[in-house]
This record gives sequence, structure tokens and C-alpha cells, in this order.
Amino acid sequence: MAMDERKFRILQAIIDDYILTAVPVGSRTISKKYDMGLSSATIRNEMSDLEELGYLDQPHVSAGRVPSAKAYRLYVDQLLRAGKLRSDSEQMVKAHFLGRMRQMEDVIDHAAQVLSTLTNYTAVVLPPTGSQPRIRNIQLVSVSDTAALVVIVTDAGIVRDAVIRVSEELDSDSLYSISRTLTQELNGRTLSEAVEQIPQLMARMQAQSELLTGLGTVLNEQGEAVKPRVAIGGTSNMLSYPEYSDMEKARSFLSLMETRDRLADIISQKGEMSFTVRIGPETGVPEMADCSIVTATYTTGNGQQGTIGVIGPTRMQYSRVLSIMNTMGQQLSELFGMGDDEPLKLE
Amino acid sequence: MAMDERKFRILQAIIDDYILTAVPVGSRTISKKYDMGLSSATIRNEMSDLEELGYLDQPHVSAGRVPSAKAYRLYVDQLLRAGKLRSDSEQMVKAHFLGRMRQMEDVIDHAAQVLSTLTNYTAVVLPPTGSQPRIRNIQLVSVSDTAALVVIVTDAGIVRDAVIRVSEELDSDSLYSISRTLTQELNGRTLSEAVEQIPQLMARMQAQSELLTGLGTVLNEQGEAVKPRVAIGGTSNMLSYPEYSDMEKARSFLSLMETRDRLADIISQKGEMSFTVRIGPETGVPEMADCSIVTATYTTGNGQQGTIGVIGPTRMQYSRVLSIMNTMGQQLSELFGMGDDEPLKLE
DNA sequence: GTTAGCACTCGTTCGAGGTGAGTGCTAACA
DNA sequence: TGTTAGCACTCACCTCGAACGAGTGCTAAC
Repeated sequence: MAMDERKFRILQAIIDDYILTAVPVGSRTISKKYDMGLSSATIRNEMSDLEELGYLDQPHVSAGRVPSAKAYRLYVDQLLRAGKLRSDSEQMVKAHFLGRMRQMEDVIDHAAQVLSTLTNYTAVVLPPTGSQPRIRNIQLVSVSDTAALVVIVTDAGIVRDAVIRVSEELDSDSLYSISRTLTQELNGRTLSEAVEQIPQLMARMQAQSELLTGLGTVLNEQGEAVKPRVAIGGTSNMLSYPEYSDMEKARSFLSLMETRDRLADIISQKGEMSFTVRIGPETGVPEMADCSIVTATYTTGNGQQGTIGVIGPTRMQYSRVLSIMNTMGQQLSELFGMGDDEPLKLE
Repeated sequence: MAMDERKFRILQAIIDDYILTAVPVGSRTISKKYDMGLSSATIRNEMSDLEELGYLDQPHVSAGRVPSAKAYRLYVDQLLRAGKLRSDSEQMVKAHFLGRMRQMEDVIDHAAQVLSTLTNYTAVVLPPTGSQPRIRNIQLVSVSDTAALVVIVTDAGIVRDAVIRVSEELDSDSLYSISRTLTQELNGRTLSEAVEQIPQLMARMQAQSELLTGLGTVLNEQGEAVKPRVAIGGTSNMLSYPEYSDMEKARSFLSLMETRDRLADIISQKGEMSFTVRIGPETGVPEMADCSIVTATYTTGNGQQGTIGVIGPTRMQYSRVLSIMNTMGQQLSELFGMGDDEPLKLE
């Protein structure tokens, strides 16, 4: 017994219905609501076959059928192959995704919020990351007599700041001149390269050994800190789905959303795929046994890649989500200077 | 009929028990668990009086009594007047609150997380804000041919970045020299003062009018952006309390936590009070009708104030929370250079 | 003023019975 | 040979009523 055209149509109907209602769907529903020209008895036979093939599950004997992860996989693959993403999402995304957003983090935050609002699921957005960022500029700013703020600007547009404390007194002027030297020496280097330079610099600028040691530590930490700041939106959306009416489940999901590092790992997408859809167990995350994660990438002007993700129940509205994410990815790419076709105007 | 010593002790016992169990407490429980040397009947009479006085509520006639907001208010006032905060929290806070935390935002985030872990409630931390920050340094960094990243460093240690796009081509060298000029001219000014300087600068640097216009807009936005980045921890903690076993309630609470701006408004604390406790209706937030909010302030070296807050059910463990927040406030003040007694060592 | 006793209230639990959605199987039909 | 009607069967879910018990208010005695 193999999958034929009719079985596929029935399966599709079941999935559609289940996505809508979250209630196990019975043979009668299919034969009535989706006019297949078949009686419920026939559908029943087919459903029995589909169950045997592993596409349907039955919560208990007198309940309807529920699509399995395998079914969703088939469904999504079909969707992706067809590739005809609904286009009406473009206006929606554009309508929401504009306004004053210059600051990198604001963009990320806002994107997550829009994505969650439009999809009604939980959205996660990772900022662009790529090869080791290169230092553009280092500024030391005096904060108090014995503390300086070091601001590191990289070509990734990512700025990190940290406080260095020293025992000697620091005055603004000398900090300024040190900043100049540092920028000159370290400009164009990656963070880890910069760390290697520290001893040399120390030799040259003896007076500042304490400061430079501090800087070294900061650079090291920043280099290691591969934890990009994830933006999350619509965590509470998840609670509106019956899948999460169980408090314990809801709690564990929410705590997962709170551990941003882990979340970033889960979402961050390697490889070149424009879309990834992980269904249920495929996520590899126990807490997300009945979630699906859809991720997509966007690309910035300097070739760095960021990820956007949507987390929802396995019975997610894949078609809608994929389409929205597609548009959102394009928008982000444009905003970050990739999309050459229509550079976003400021106001 | 007035409140006497015995009534107060009974009320206290009821509150203690309810805080622990979240179950309406009956007369028998009080007479047995808390040896008052009184029979349940006597307690019953007193409880009836306390209800009449507005300190107790009765969910239904055959249930025990529940403390009213008025009762918590009395309880907390008593607690604050006594002022003897438990001191064992100091070690707890210190044990958690150390390690590498140099970056301003990391500190805030970490503080929120520690606070929520220690209290088991939801914690919110607002970064220090104060008088208009003054510009220390402005850096333009080329991002692409027609876009520059502007990084503004202020004495508040707050760094904001934004992208400016122009039609002319921008090369690194000229950006660097522009940065130098800008820093020279705007150093020491507040953001709004800087905006006023823009026309003058434009006159002097004709070539860069487009860039400067962009800068003006950015400065304006940053000046307006009074929305500090709030850090939240332990939102999921709230779900473990029976008060929030109702999904709808949980949802509305969580969405409130997601709208950070509103949350910041709610938490941000004006005035000089070291502690504020708002109980139930006192919060003024409908979604928090049965929450209490405890806030405290901390102070940085340059006199700016930040706020930490804990949100929990009205039957919060006030004593514990107040004590933890007290320590945490001190720690933050020290970390930000206020507490002169023991400047935090780096490693 | 305190306490024992008692009738009363009312939310909670538990089991029985009814209901209905849905299934699998069989036999008849085209 | 595939499709359909019919039917017995299963089982989650709802409802209802009884039993239960925690807790109260009141009264009378100490």
C-alpha cells in the first residue's frame, strides 16, 4: 500500500482542518466539509491506511485522527516545493514594519514584535553575525577618576561597552590620546588579533599597563561572547493555543524563552538554506516536543547573516508563516543594506 | 470596636499562613498551628471582628478568611517601621551576583535574573537615568558606501548607535575627520544642546549637510527616547502560583510584561523613598489587581537613579523580598560606583 | 471573656448513567 | 474491485446527586 493522490488530498484536508481547530478530525468532517465526493466510510478506510503509513495518530480509539510529525513534514515539503508563497503578506509586513528604526537593537526588537503580531506565534530574531568582526574604533571615556568606559565599534555595527577600573587616576586628555593610539594600532584587526597585540602595545605604552590589561580582558570576553542579543516577541501568544493550556507545559516553555543563550542556539541556523522547518521532535528540544520552529535567514550588506524564527504549535499555519517570514527576511535584508533594488528611504 | 494587640497577632498569623499556603485560613488552623492559647471559637469571634474592620475577606460563607489589601498594607507598614530586614539575604545576593559583568546592560539583565531567582517572583530592573546625559564622543563608522553608523558615547555610559544614510559616497578617512570635528564641537553638551548646534556646524562644514541633517534627527530621537531598556527576569515564575492558574489572567500578565514601555512606567519610581510597596489595587494597573509591586532605588556614582522592582502575588513574602531588594540595591549602587565603602573588585 | 457544642452552609470529590462522536467490520451494491 | 450503508462497539465528556468535610455563627455553660 502506498501513498496515492487521493490519500494525499485527504491527508491535506485533515491537516488543514486540524490546524484550524486543534481537535482530532473524524471521517465525517472530511467527507462533509471538504467535498471529496466520497462517503465517510471510504474516508475511514483511507484514514486507516494513512494511520498505518504513519501519517496519522489516534489519541484514543473513538476519537478522530491527528496528523503526525511525519504528516506535517510531508505537508511542509510540498509547500516549500511548490514555492508559491502567498504574496498578500507583503503589504501586511510593510504596513507594520516601518517608522523610525535606526538603532540596530530597535530593528531587531521591532522585527520580533511585528513577526509575532502578524503570525500570532512567538517570534525570535537574531542580529546579523558573521566572520569575526573587525575593529573600527576604540574609545576610552572617563567615567570616574579610576574608571574608564571602553567602547568598541566594529564593522559589524556592533558596539560593545565595558568598564575598566584602574588604580591610577585617569584624565580625559590622556584617555583621548590613548584612544587615538589604540584605534590606529588596532583598526582593521579582529578582536582576537587585537588581544595578541596587547603585549606589544604594553611595551610601547608602559604607563598604561593596567589599562591595557583591562582592555585585553574586555576584548577577550567580547570575542568569546558569541551570545548575540536575541529579540523575542509574543511569548504570551503561545498561551492562547490549547496545546499550552497545561500550566506545567506553559511554564517550561516560558522558562526556555527566558534563557536567551539556549534559545539563540536553538534558533541560530547554520548553512545556506533560506528556510528551515523543524517539526516536533525534529527540534531536538524536549520542551518543544509539540512545537515547530520555522527559521529563515537574512543577509546584510557586508555579507553577515542573521536569523529570524517563529515558534508555534506543530499545527502551525505553515503557509502563512512561511510567507510572512519570507517578506520579513527581505525587509530586514533591505534595511541592513542588502536588497539593492530599493534602498529604504529615511522617512 | 478597635484593633487591639491580640487582633493584630491573629491577623499576622493569618497573613503568614496565607502567604505560605494560598488557601483561605480557618479559625482552627490558627488556634492549632500558631499556639495562641485560644480556642478556635475565640479566634472565630476575633476573625469576625477583623472582617468587619475590613482586614479579612471571606470568599464564601463556609470557607476560611483571606487577608484583604488593607491587611497587607498594615502588615507591610509594620514591617517597614520595624525596619529590621533579615540580613541573611546578603550572602545569597553576593553569592549569585558576581562574576564578569562589565557591560552596563549585562549588569541590568543579570540583576533582574538574580532578583527573580532569589525571590521566585518576577523581577524588573531599570537602568540608571537622571539629568540629560552629556556627549563625550561621537564616532562615525562607515558601514557601506552610502551609510554610516553613528555611535554616541555619553557620560552616562549609555551608548546609542544609529545608521545614517546619505546619497554621496563616504570614505573612512573623511568620516574619521568629521568624527573628530563633531566630538570637539559637541563634547560636553547635552543631546538637545547638540541639536541646536547642528545649523552652525552645517554652515561650517557645507559638504556634509546631508550627513549632519541625519545626525540631527538621530540626536533628536535619542533625546526623546526616554524609554530606558528594562530588564526582566522570571516572568515564568508567576505561573507557579495558584493565583495565576487561570490562563486568561496569566496571558494578560505576560502581555503586560512584553510591553516594556508600559512596564517601565509602572515600575519607575519617583521621589526619594527607598522602598515602595504597592498592593493590589494600589498598583493602579487593572491587570495587576491581585499583584503587589515592590520597588527600590539604587544610585550611581554620578547621582543618577535606577529602580529595581519585584512583582508577585499580593500574598508575597514581603519580608524576604524587602530584605533581598535591600541588599541588591546596595550591590548595584556599589557596582555603579556609589557605595564608597567597598568598590567592587574586578575578578 | 472564653469555650464547648451544634446546626448549617457550601465547595469539593466521586461514581453512575447518559450522550455522542467516531471507529472497525461486514455485507450489499455498482 | 472499489464504494457505501448499516451496525455494534468504544470511550471521552457531561451531568447529576450523594457523601464529605472544612469552616462558620450562634447559643449556652463555665
